[in-house]
Amino acid sequence: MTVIFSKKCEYGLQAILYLAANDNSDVVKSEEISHILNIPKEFISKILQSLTESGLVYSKKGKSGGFALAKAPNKIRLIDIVTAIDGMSMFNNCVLGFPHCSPDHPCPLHEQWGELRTKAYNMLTDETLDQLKEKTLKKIGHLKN
Amino acid sequence: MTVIFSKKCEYGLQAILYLAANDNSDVVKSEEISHILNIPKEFISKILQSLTESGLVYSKKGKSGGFALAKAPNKIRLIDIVTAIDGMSMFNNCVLGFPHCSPDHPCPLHEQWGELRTKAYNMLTDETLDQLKEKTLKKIGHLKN
DNA sequence: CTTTAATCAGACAATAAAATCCGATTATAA
DNA sequence: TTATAATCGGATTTTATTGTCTGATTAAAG
Ligand code: SF4
Ligand code: SF4
Repeated sequence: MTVIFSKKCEYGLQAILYLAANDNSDVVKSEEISHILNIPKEFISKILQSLTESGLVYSKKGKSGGFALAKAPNKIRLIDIVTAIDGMSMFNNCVLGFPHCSPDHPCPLHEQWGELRTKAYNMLTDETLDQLKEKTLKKIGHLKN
Repeated sequence: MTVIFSKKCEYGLQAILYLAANDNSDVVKSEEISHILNIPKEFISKILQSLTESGLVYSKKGKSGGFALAKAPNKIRLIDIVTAIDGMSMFNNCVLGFPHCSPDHPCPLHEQWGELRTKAYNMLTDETLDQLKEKTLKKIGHLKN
């Protein structure tokens, strides 16, 4: 079971955070991302390709090619990646899987879930990538070991 | 993508809520649950079978057989169903899929996610099935239409 | 200009989740 | 006692997700 996001999305988020943390360097090759984050090389490559189409990532071909953010880190939020990969369905659908969700026909968890959904959205929206950089570096430092 | 729970788990939760709402009647046959909740008959049957093994559901074989709660509705909480079907991994794992989660090596969303996780747990734990009955009946009433 | 090292693109394979099918079994009711 | 209607249990199919392979393409560097 996934926690909330698909593996694709989790990997995408991790990779984007890594790119933001390496903002100084030109481009990062997929092999490096694969190695550090423990993601199959071809898989993360594929995911970053799709994020390139979405305009979030810049990719450079040929020797000394790789990936980088397409925009300034203060212009990107985690929600952008989620939207591009998993879409917004988790913010519209019911935790219990009931159809026709609306305040008129609330399910037994309506209130609690509505609040959680909003907070989850804020969690992904409040900060931009540059604001997350410090914390990302700390976490990634421990992964290397 | 699933919101949080697998389809199996969503269906299980819905069915359990339905059984609790029909607490008066003896047993409910899988065909009825299937029809009302729009779940493949054989699928919900299988799920309720597994919940029977877990001791949450009582099943009666033969003609006029069906399913019912194995315990009093005030002894069952939604978390019990989640635990039985999806397990507790969502309450231990990282939203971002990072390994080795611990407060010492927090990921960038540590604080927010930790809070959400707790609230999600409470949402499934605070109320027992009998306390949810009223709201369930209201929701199911609208499904029938 | 040629070699090389990388992405790109898209087909392909493996695994997991969701749904279906069916024969065996069981218990009720006629 | 017999026919019936339901679950049980397991095999099977289908579909979605995850992961892998490979050849073409691209751009830098010698
Ligand atoms: S209103 Fe109720 S049914 Fe709809 S998503 Fe919220 S909790 Fe689920
Ligand atoms: S501590 Fe950080 S890494 Fe671990 S689950 Fe919480 S948010 Fe994720």
